[in-house]
This record gives sequence, structure tokens and C-alpha cells, in this order.
Amino acid sequence: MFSIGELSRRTKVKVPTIRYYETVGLLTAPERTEGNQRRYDRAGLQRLSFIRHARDLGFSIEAISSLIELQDHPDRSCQAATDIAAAQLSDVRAKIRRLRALEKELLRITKGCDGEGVSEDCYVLTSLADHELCEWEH
Amino acid sequence: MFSIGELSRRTKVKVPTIRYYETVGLLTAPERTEGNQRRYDRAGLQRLSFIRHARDLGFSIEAISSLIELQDHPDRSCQAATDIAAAQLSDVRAKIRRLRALEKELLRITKGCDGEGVSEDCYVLTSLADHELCEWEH
DNA sequence: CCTTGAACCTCTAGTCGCTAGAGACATTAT
DNA sequence: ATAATGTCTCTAGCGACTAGAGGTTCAAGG
Ligand SMILES: [Zn+2]
Ligand SMILES: [Zn+2]
Ligand SMILES: [Zn+2]
Ligand SMILES: [Zn+2]
Repeated sequence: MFSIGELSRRTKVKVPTIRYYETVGLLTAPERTEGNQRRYDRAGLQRLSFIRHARDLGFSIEAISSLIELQDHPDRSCQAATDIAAAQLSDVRAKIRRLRALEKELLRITKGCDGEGVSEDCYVLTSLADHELCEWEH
Repeated sequence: MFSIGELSRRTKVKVPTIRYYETVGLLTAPERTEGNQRRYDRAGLQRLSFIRHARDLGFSIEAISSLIELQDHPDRSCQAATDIAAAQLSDVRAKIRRLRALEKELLRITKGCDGEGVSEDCYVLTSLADHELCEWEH
């Protein structure tokens, strides 16, 4: 049986975050001591590790809820799980595409001024003021 | 003189967002009609376009505040502006690096299961439960 | 056994950048 | 003059936490 602090140390999830996961229903409420403190077992540890891992991979709380629900029913089809993962992948890819476009524009912008001049002539500021200078729509 | 709705149409910034920018000090409060409605001039339009453009490029409100401050003082050194842009660029790059790592793991995970099986044997769920299967730290 | 100090409890509010809604007032077009 | 649309302020909500206040419990040392 682990206290919340020990669980936190083992999973690297902060204590308030663990409590937060409980309030939003990601973690089921664990046993309590006489003095009302949470005590977790190995299952709780595993579940939190799962959550942590999924969060690290960018899954939303809602997605993780569904995944856990599925995990609790080993006989169900896993279609939903693969769907969620595929959606997450395409989400990540969309973000990458957007960020790469931003990177390009920002590179052009930062290259345009060495910071030695005066605000009035600054290419950074002019570029921001005038989207026409941009090579891409964003 | 534009009403807030017309400004919104021209800049593609939603009306409540314009008001929000005013409350947080990004936009200076414009003139009002007798009936207390906002009326913007060309300068207001330009300023909002600048903000919109910078937001599209991912700059934070705080960063944009500094940029605008600089823009209002054409004689100052633009060092701060280039610093902010450079910071934004490296921020974007860091995000891209992270997302690419995620993309790799997610690709591996999604490839591991076609969704035809049962939750118990699902590679998606097992991978999430066990970070050891991952190729990279995240 | 008792005291100390760390860890724990709940609750509220703040973060960021908006977005949505309620209920009232202003403007514009017919 | 009336109706439709636009605008006003204010409050609350989103996601996923994070921070702090003020109080209680636990575990270890004396
Ligand atoms: Zn410059
Ligand atoms: Zn642009
Ligand atoms: Zn599967
Ligand atoms: Zn992993």
C-alpha cells in the first residue's frame, strides 16, 4: 500500500495531479486510512502509469478514459482503441505540419534582422505588420 | 470609423476576442459612440492585424505586448524584438522535436494492431501500459 | 508516550487564450 | 415606428493542471 506521495514518486505524477485525476474520474477513489488518507495498491500504480504514459503521448483525458474503460473489459473488441490511437497520430501530424510552416516563416523573419538597428526599420516588426511578406498562408 | 463587427470581419478576429484583447491591454480602448459602442480607426485596424498575425505565428500575448510597445517607440533598439522572435523560433522547434518523437511512437503503436482483435491482446493498450516497449524516452 | 515536522486533507482560485451565454441597450433598414 | 441586427457588460466555461490557505494525520526520534 502506497501513500499518495509514494505513488507520486514512483510514477512522477505530482500529488495534486493525482487528486485531480481522481476528481475527473480517471482514477477510481482508492481506499483510505482511518485518518482519511489515500492508500493505493499495485493496481492503482499500474493504472496511473498507464495514464501518465498516455498523457506523455498526448492523449486527452477523455481519450484515456475510453482506453481505460476498454482495458477493464478484456473481451471487447479493441477497434475503439486503435481508432483513438490513429486519431491521435493524425492530430500529432497536423500539429507538426502547422509548426513546420511556422518554423519557416519565423526563420525568414529572424534572419531578416540582427537586432542592431532601430525599431522603426526592424524587419521582425515589419513582417509582423504585413502578412504580404509571408510566403505561406497560416 | 469601424464598428467592432466590421473590424472583426476585416481582420477575421472574433468580436469577443477583440474585446478580450482590450481587457488584457493588447488593444487600447477605442473611442465610443454616444450610445457607448466602440468605434475604431485605421490605426486600430492595423494594430489588430499585427496582433492577429503574431498570434497566428504562435507568439504569446505577453510577447506581443512587448512587440507593440517597441513598435510604438520607433527610435528604440530592436534587440528585444529579435530576441522574442528567436525565442519563439526555438520554442517552435522544440515542439516539433517533441511531436516527431511522439509521431514515431504512435506510428509503432498504431501499426501494432489492426483493431480486429480483443482488448486483452491489443498492442495499443499493452504499449500504453508498458513504457519499456517504447523506443524513446518522452 | 509525547512531540515534532513532514506529509496529507479539502477547498478555492489562478493559469492561457479564448468562447459562449444572458439580459439589456443601440443602431440601421424598411 | 417597428423590427432585425448589432453591441454592451458580466459571468462562467474549456483543458489540464498548479498554487495556496488552513487544517489534520502520520511516522520517527527522544
Ligand atoms: Zn530588428
Ligand atoms: Zn503571415
Ligand atoms: Zn487492438
Ligand atoms: Zn513510452
